[in-house]
This record gives sequence, structure tokens and C-alpha cells, in this order.
Amino acid sequence: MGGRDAGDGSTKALLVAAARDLFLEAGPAHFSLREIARRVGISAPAVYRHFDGKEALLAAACTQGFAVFGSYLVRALSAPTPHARLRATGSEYLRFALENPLDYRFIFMGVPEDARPPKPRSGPTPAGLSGLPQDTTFRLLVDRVRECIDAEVLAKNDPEETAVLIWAHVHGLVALRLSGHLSPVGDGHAFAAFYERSVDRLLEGLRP
Amino acid sequence: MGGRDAGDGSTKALLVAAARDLFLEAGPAHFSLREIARRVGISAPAVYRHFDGKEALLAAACTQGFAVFGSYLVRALSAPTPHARLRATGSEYLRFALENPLDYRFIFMGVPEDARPPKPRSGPTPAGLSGLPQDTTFRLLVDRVRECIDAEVLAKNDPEETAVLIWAHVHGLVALRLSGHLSPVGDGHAFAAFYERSVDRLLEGLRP
DNA sequence: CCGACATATGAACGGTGTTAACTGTTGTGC
DNA sequence: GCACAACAGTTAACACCGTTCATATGTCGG
Repeated sequence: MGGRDAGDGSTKALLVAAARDLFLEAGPAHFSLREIARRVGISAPAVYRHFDGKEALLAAACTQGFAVFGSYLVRALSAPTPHARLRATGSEYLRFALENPLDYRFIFMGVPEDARPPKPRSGPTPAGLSGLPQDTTFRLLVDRVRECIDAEVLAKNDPEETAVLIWAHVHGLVALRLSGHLSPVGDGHAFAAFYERSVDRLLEGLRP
Repeated sequence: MGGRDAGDGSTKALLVAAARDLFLEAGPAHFSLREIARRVGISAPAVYRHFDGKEALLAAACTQGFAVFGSYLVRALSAPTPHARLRATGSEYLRFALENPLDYRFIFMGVPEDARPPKPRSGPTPAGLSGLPQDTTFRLLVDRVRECIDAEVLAKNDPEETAVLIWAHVHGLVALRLSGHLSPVGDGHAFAAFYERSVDRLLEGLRP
């Protein structure tokens, strides 16, 4: 036994993928490190060669999901005007959700709070965002909002507050879509049109 | 041992309170039925005389929290106009959160999905609301929104969608406050004023 | 008095996360 | 060419967990 297993997908990547899948299948309560090891085909303690434990594995899966997410959002930076960049951010948000539904559901429709080490509660999660990768992607939206406020295309409210408002709106749409509650709207193309229209309407309501 | 323990708080109530407290302290992962039994001063199997198990106990705590929550929201129904009722609902929401921070954090800043029996996934949670008590209180808000739409004080969008938008806004404010991230704003009175102003601004942006 | 009932109990089963000690393979410097 | 560190996996064990079972003890209506 042991030794290097040539030809495999590096086990580490297999573990994070299996972790994400199992989390979506079983939910946070029945999420089991042993089951993950079973699926990947190794023993439970072997997981500790790659991650510090159950929570670390979950965090790694989360981090990777946000990395992919961020790679979508940054594409919006190439748009010419502040308003176009904000709009493009919304479009990239949808594109990520539709092209990576598993990752979207994992990072946004689960992982409530990552089961902290019981006691040391310095400052609980602000509004659902705390770790580093989450914060990075959220900043991307806040900066877009700030730009628009400076360009007087959005009202002069707190940028973070406005960003949360917009985020809640697009997440609501995407979450309903991914849950199948918006399928009567039509296929992916029709939904995208509906999504864009809805975001336009919201941004109009937030003008100065 | 056994028999009736005269003078106590009926054990059942002690259990739901202990469950809520432990859940807030330890988080969903380290939430333990045995620890609850330990705190209440009975053995673990004794809990099964009162609840069907861990999830049922958690659900009971959740249900009670929403019952208290609903008792606040219904007070908003006595306001005279649709707009006043919607505004009053927002104020009652804040009042509940400030007067019952433990319950608020328990029902809204935790309990992501109640760890379903692994397999039978008919339809995932719509947008964070599924059970009965949650639905009841959410309907209270949706109905208030619908009233305002009919009275042409809100734009003619989907009432549920608009309700989620408003809910996300007030929850964001309350969550930041309860987490201590908004303490520079001042004491409770100053925050309440800020809250009311913020909600007013949002509703103005949602007019026809 | 006595059965019925509700309440609690200790023992036990299977499953969990985690640790420790061990084994085999791989790559590298002398 | 070969000892040696690093790596990736193993089994055994520990301390919990949720849950079930058979059992005991208390209070009550008859």
C-alpha cells in the first residue's frame, strides 16, 4: 500500500470535488469526512495528509468555488463606463451561476457558518461574508457601486448597503431559477432576458 | 429515579431554551443533544420522552421563535393605510430583533437547512423559507406588499420578489447591528432612527 | 391496593472526527 | 549505488455522537 499513485487526479482535487458534491447531496449535518474518503477510495486518516480536517476540507472547497466565481466577475472590468461595468458584473454573476450551478449552490446556498471552533467568537459573520475569498469578490461589487455613485448614476447611499441590496436581488433570481421555481419562465435564454430586465429595473430605482 | 419532578419548568421548555442557547454558542456542527441533556440535568435518552430526536428539538425551538416573531408582526395590522401597515411591519421587525436578539439570531442567522433525511430531495428550499411557521410570517410581509401594490404605493412587480428585496434590506441592517458592526452609529435609539430612515428610502425607490 | 402511565435511567450499537504508530513508494544528495 | 528524508497511504484505537432497548421508579385514577 501507500506510495505514489500515478495517473490519478492528485487526490487533493478529487477530495474537494467529492466534498462539494457530498455537501450538496447530504446537507451540512450528514456531511461526513469518512464518506468522502470512501468515495475517493482512500481511508479516512489519509485525508489528513492533504487537509487539516473536515472543516479545512470544506473551507478549501469554498475557496476554490470563490476563485472560479471571481474569475467571472473580473471580466466585467473591461467595460467602458461605470454603469456598464456594474451591469456587466450582474451579467457575469448570472453566467457563473448558470455555467457552474454546483459551485454556485455550494458557496451561496449552503455553508451557513463553517462551524467555528466553539468558543472564540470575536466577531460573528457580518452579513454572510467574512472569510478572505468571499470578501474579495464582494469588494468587486462594492467598488462597482462606488464608481456608479461617484459618477452620479446611483444615489449617494452607503456603497456596501447598496451592494447588499443589489446582491440580494440577483441572488434571489438565481436561487429561484436553480431551484426550479422559475422554470415556467422558459429556457435559459428567456430567463437571461428576464434577469437582465429585472436588474435594469432595480438599478433605475436606485438612481439619484 | 424518575417520576414527576415538581417545581421545575416542565423540562420541555428548558430543553428548547437550552437547545437555542447551545446552538448559538456552538454552531450547527457542534450542536449536541447529549450536551443539552447534560445542561438540563437529565440523561440523553430522556430527551426522547419529549421530542422525537435532535432535529425535532431544533425544529421546536425554531417554531417557538417564529411564534414570538409572528406575535410582533401582527401588531402592524392595526395601522390605518396599506403604506402605514407596511411601514409598521418594518418597525415591528426591528422591535422583535432588538427585544429578542437570541431568538432573532437563532431563527435568521443560523438553521440553514434543517439537515434533511439524506435522500428524498423533492424540491429544495425556495429562497430560504420552507417550513410552516416561516411561511406564515413571510406571508404577513407579502400580503402587506400586495396591499401596497394594489393601492399603487409600490410598483407593480411580483409581490414575493419585492418582499424578499425588502426583507433582505431590513435583515441586513439588523444582522449588522446584532453583530456589533454598526455600533459606531450610536445607541439603540440612534440606530432605530437610522433604520427607519433607511427603510423609508428603500420604499421610495420602489414606488410606481 | 393496584394497575396504568409518564418519566427517567444505564447499557449497547453503529457511526463520526481525530490521533498515533507503521508501511511502502518516490525523489535527491553524497 | 545507496542511505535518507519526504510523501501518501494503511490499520488500530480513542472519545464522542444520535439513537434504541429493556428496565426501574415515581405519581395518579379506580
